Parts: sequence; structure tokens; C-alpha cells
Amino acid sequence: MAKAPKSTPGMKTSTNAGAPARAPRSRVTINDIARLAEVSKKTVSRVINDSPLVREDTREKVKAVIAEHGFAPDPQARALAFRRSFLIGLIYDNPSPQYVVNMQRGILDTLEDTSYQLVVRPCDRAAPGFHAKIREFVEQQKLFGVILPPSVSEDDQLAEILEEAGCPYVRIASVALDEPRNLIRTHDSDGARQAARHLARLGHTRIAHIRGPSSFRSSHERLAGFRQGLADFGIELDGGLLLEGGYTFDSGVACAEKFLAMPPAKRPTAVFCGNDEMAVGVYQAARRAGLEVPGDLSIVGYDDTPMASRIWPPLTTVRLPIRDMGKAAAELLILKFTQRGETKPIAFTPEIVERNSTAKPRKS
Amino acid sequence: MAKAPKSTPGMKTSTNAGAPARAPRSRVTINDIARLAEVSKKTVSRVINDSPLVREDTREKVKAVIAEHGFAPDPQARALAFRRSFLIGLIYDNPSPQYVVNMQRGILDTLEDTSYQLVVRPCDRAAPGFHAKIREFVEQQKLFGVILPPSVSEDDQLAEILEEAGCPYVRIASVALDEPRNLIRTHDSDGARQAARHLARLGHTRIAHIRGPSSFRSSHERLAGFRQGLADFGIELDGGLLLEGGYTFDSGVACAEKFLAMPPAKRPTAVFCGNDEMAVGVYQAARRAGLEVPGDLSIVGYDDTPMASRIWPPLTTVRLPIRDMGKAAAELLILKFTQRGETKPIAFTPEIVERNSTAKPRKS
DNA sequence: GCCTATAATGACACCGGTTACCAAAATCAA
DNA sequence: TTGATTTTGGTAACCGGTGTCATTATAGGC
Repeated sequence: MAKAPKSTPGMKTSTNAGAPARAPRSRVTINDIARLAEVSKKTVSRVINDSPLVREDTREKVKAVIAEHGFAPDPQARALAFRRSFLIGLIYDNPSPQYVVNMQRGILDTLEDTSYQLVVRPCDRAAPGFHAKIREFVEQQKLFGVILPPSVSEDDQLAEILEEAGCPYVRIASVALDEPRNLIRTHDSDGARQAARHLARLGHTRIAHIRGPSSFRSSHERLAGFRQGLADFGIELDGGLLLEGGYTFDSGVACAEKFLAMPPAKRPTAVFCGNDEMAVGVYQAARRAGLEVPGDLSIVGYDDTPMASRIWPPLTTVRLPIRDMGKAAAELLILKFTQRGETKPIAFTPEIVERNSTAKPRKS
Repeated sequence: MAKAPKSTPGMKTSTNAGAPARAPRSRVTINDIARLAEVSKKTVSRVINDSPLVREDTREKVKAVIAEHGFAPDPQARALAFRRSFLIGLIYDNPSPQYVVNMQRGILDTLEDTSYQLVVRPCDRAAPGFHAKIREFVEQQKLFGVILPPSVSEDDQLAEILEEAGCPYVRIASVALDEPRNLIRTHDSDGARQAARHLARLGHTRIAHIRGPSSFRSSHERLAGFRQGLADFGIELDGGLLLEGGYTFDSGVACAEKFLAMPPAKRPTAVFCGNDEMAVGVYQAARRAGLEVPGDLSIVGYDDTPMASRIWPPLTTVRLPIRDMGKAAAELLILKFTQRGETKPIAFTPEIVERNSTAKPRKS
């Protein structure tokens, strides 16, 4: 490996600014800027950090020198002095790549052109020592903050650990879990309600629901919203038409098979699934049973994964603005630090995307 | 913000070890360890960095104290002194969430229990100032190294910039782009060849190919492998049966429509698509044309996305061990730094996953 | 025009490690 | 036993910023 040139550390930057510099250019430091602007390094530091204790003309002068020489403070040095890094952690256990990538992009939308970086950390909440590992991660890296999407966001113990570690966090969840300043809410129940209303409006009355696992709070929310949507049309959910799946394809198939084994008079004419993955499982079961979608069975999913629009017939589903949520979460995190002011709760409402997997029930 | 307790900085760690410490515990530093182990901080530093210049019993003693007090060196402080952070960057523009998440997980498989962290950086290679931004990112953060999956991996200018910045990198690509020490190879041509052979073995002779955009090297590789697979069975690719898609669903639909508009005698009985996304587009077109899959048309994809196994009929496709590739890439990166020895090129071979979208051609 | 209150600025130690360099101790040869 | 050589450990300076507090400019009050 080419050793860095041992040239004078405090050399004038103009000296090597002209050189095409094959070797890593010796970076401009705060000392260089201070000397060139004829102020102390502390003043430069104040300018960097937008301190109000700098006279306007001094600030301008320093900023000019900074711009001229393309200076950017060293994140590690700042982190050391601040006792806090500029890293934001995304801790997740969500199995959907779509969700994760969109969330990341949203967060990065906010982080772009700031000095923060995103560090990702997938995890298994059931693994032994999970909490200890996260704690170590957060303390070790002195994270600026972390973002917790579902279902890690539902882990109160984790939140407490972060609190203890003095690490700011933002939870993204469908229910109120924490004080509002830490929360990005998704009105999951509202999306489910829309789904139920959509089906009821089409004329369905025997509408089944394959809910997600009861260990996920989102699945309770969705169920509640679904019930409410039915109630809006005077329909009460038949206990026999509610099954619990595992948010997986296979569980969708299995639950659907149970519904489809019912006598035609009792069989549901529509199914609302807790997520798209299970909805696609229902397609599978319907196909095997020789049923037509949406003619014999209307299906609604939740999430609007890419699969929803690719499958045949395209799936009517509920879309969450995941990327926007990520963006908002990162904004909230940074705001929490920069200003102490009260932040009002931020909520996102899903919207139903009507495609071709729903239709009027066949007259029978 | 709760101020950190101003207690004696050099206090015995045992003092606060017992306290339940609601406030951020004042961390154990190298100085504490040095004092407790009755050696100099330099010696502790040597132990941390596995320097051979420490007597065995001294090393043991220091290690014991480190373990007892749960000391871990501060990454930022080390980064500052090392002039190199412990962050590994993943720079990508791959649009497939599946690919990205698996790659991340693979990298993290390697990074787990090391002091390295993964920083993600999606990008748009066509955006103005792309190279400058990446350069800034890499130099600013003093990245330990970066991993470049396709298609950023195909950017030679980017590689040169990283070289200049003195930032180690590993490219993941289907072709030899660089000296082998920087490369994880995927034998894309081999996967395509398997696909072609699979279809030829079933008895197809009019086999079409919807290739990816020619700006992606992978699409050339796959085309070449496909040709070779046909040649293995004495079949030559008919120029009319080759179309260029954009790796998107819509382009898959469009290309398939062209094929299906051909007179039955000339129409292909099978299509090999450059990726699953386009393959699913072919399903769509076939359905609209009233053709049955695989009876009237066999389809093979590439990537084995989750959709491949969910769609009906399940798609025969080619699987790349993406997670393993990510793992290997990270290993290579770390190895490059720790040992100077020659690294032999690492290659991964895809495998065909036979499902139900392929069958013998209908006798006609 | 002088004195004090306040705003700007600077000096210096420090964050938690590392490297450079030197001193001390241990080992070895004569 | 002594001196040369190898290990090993210690000290000081440094990486590039920030905090604290003293000091110096500026402004306002009389």
C-alpha cells in the first residue's frame, strides 16, 4: 500500500491544490482554515456549527475561506469531541425487502446533503441476547439516533434500553406506543377500513379476513379497522370468517383453503388479507379450487408490494407511503436534536389502490 | 439534555459498575484498562491491535482486565488516529429490493462481531455530479472500503476514483473488470447456458431471448451463455427471436407481444428472459393472447425473486447466491487490509431452479 | 468621555485512541 | 562480569475537532 506522503502536515493547501494528487490528498483541516481566515480554530468551529456568537462579517470571511478550499470537517473528529457520532441506525426485522429498501431510501432522502450517514442493522428479535447486542451496538457506535420500523418498533424493552443509553429514537408504528415525539404513526386501521368499505360497497356481505399474527400490533389495528369498515355498512364480522395467518404466503394458502372448503352458501365471496403475501396465497388456493378471481372470490391485500401489480389479476391492495415515512422519521430524529420544541405527532394514512382482484359478487 | 456526570474522569470502573446507571454510563477507556492492568496505555493498544511486541503473560493479563470490564475501544477515536474509519460502504443502483437486501445481509454476515459497520448509499449513476458525490462521500467518511454490486460495479471511472482516493473496493460483476483481487465474479453466462440447455432438452427449438439493456454487461454475458447453451444442442439463435428489453415488467410485456404476434409456425415455443421481472411481463402478454403457460409457451427467468415462486405457474428461473456473494465481498475487503497475500479470484455459479413454467413443446 | 454590560474572540485542555521515539529491562555472547 | 542486542514499556505529540473560561472588542448609560 502506498504510504501517505510525509509532507509538512500544516502545509498550505494551495500547494497541493494544483497537484493532480494520485495519492490521497492531505486533507484541509480546521487549522488551515483558521490560519487562512486569520481567526482562531474555535471561531471556525463556531461557524461550522452555526453558533450565533460570531459577528456577521467574521462569519462571511470564514465561510468564504471554507468554500474556497473545499473544507469539510472530519466526522470522526467531531464525533470524538461531541461524544456522539453522525451515524443513524436503522434497526429492523421486517422481512419484506420492498419495505426495507423503501424505508432506507426515505431516510436517505432526508440525510442527503447532511453530515449524517445511515447504518443498517437487520436483526432477529427472538435471537438470544438481542437486546444486549443492540445496546452494545448503540453505545459502541455512539449512534446519533435510531429508527425503528415495525415490528422492532413494538418492542418496549428495546425502547427503554435506548432511553437508558441516551440514544434518541423514532418508532414507526400503527399504534400509540410512546410519547408522540418519538413516533411516526401509520393509520393502519384506516387502510383496513377502506378495504372493508370497498368490498361492502361492491355488494359483498360475506367478507372474510385473514389477519396477521396476534403478536404484531399492526394486525390488531387492521382487524379493528376492518370491523369498523364493515360496521359502516351494517355488517358484523362472522366469527367463522376470521382466521389468523402468519403474514406468509403459505399461511395465506392454508387459511384460504379453509374458507373455500365451506359450503357455498356460507363461503365468503371476498377476502381481505393482512398483507399482500397472504393475498397471493389466496390466489393460489382459489386457483386450485377452480375458483375465479374476482368473479368467484374478490381479494384485497395490504402493502402494495411490486407483486400486487404483477400478478394476475392485479391485486387491489392498500398502499402505505413507506418512503415518505422513512423521510419523516429521519427528519423527526434530526429535529429532536436541533430544536427542543414540541413536535406534533406525525401520521400517515394509507390509501386503497383499486385494481382487478375485486368485483361485484356473482348473483347466486 | 442530561449532562453527563462530571465525576472524576479517572474513577475506578468498579465504582460505577455496580450502579444501575440510568444516565449514559461513563464508558471505560483505554486509560482505565491501562491503570487496572498496571501497564501503559500503549501496551493496551498493542493488545487491542494484536501487535506481536507484547509478552504473552502481559497480553493475557491485559485481556483479562479488558474482558472483566467490558472494554471496547471507541471506533471514532481509533478512526481519527488511524485516519480511516471502520465503515464499509455499499454503493448501489440495483433497482431490485430483493437483491439489495440480500446483499446487505450477506455483507453483515461477515461484519457481525467485527468492529465494522455497513453504511448504505443508493445512487443514480446518471445523475449529474455522481462521481464527485461518491468521491466526497468516500473521502469525507474515510471509508474503510466499499462494495460495488452491479451495475455500479461496471463503472470504470468510479473504480479509478476510488483508487485515487485510496479507498479499497470490491466489485461484484459477471465479467472480469479489474485485477482479480478486487473482484467477486458471478458466472452469469453459465446460468444462462443452463437455462438454454434446460429448454433445449425439453425439445424446444424455437427459443427466444429477451435480453437486458446492452448498457449492462450482465446482459451481454447472459446472452452469450444462452447462445452457448443452444449451441450445445446444435441450435443457432434466430436473429428474429432476440429482443432487447429494459429489465422491467413493461418491457417484458412489450417484447413478448412482438413474439406472440408472429405467425404460429415462426413463433417461439419458449422464452428465456434476462430477469424475472421481464419474465412476469411475458406471463401477462401470454395471458392476454390466450396462450397457456407452459403448454403453449415455456418461460424461464433469471434472479429467482420471491415473485418467481408466488406467481402461477411458478417460474423456472436461475438463482444467484446473492447473500453468499455479499458475504464473500466483505471478507475479501477485510482480507485485503489485514493480509497482503495474493487472493485468488472468487467466483459464484448460479443454478437453475426448475419449477412449472417450462414443459415440452406442444406437438403441432 | 468614562464605566460597565454584553457580544466576540481566543487560549488551552480534552475527547480516546495511535504513532514516533526513547528508556528500561531482559537476553545473549564474549 | 560486561557490553551488545533484543524485547518491552513509557512518554510525548498528534489525529481534528469541541468545551470551558478568560480576554478583548463593542455598545449603551450616565
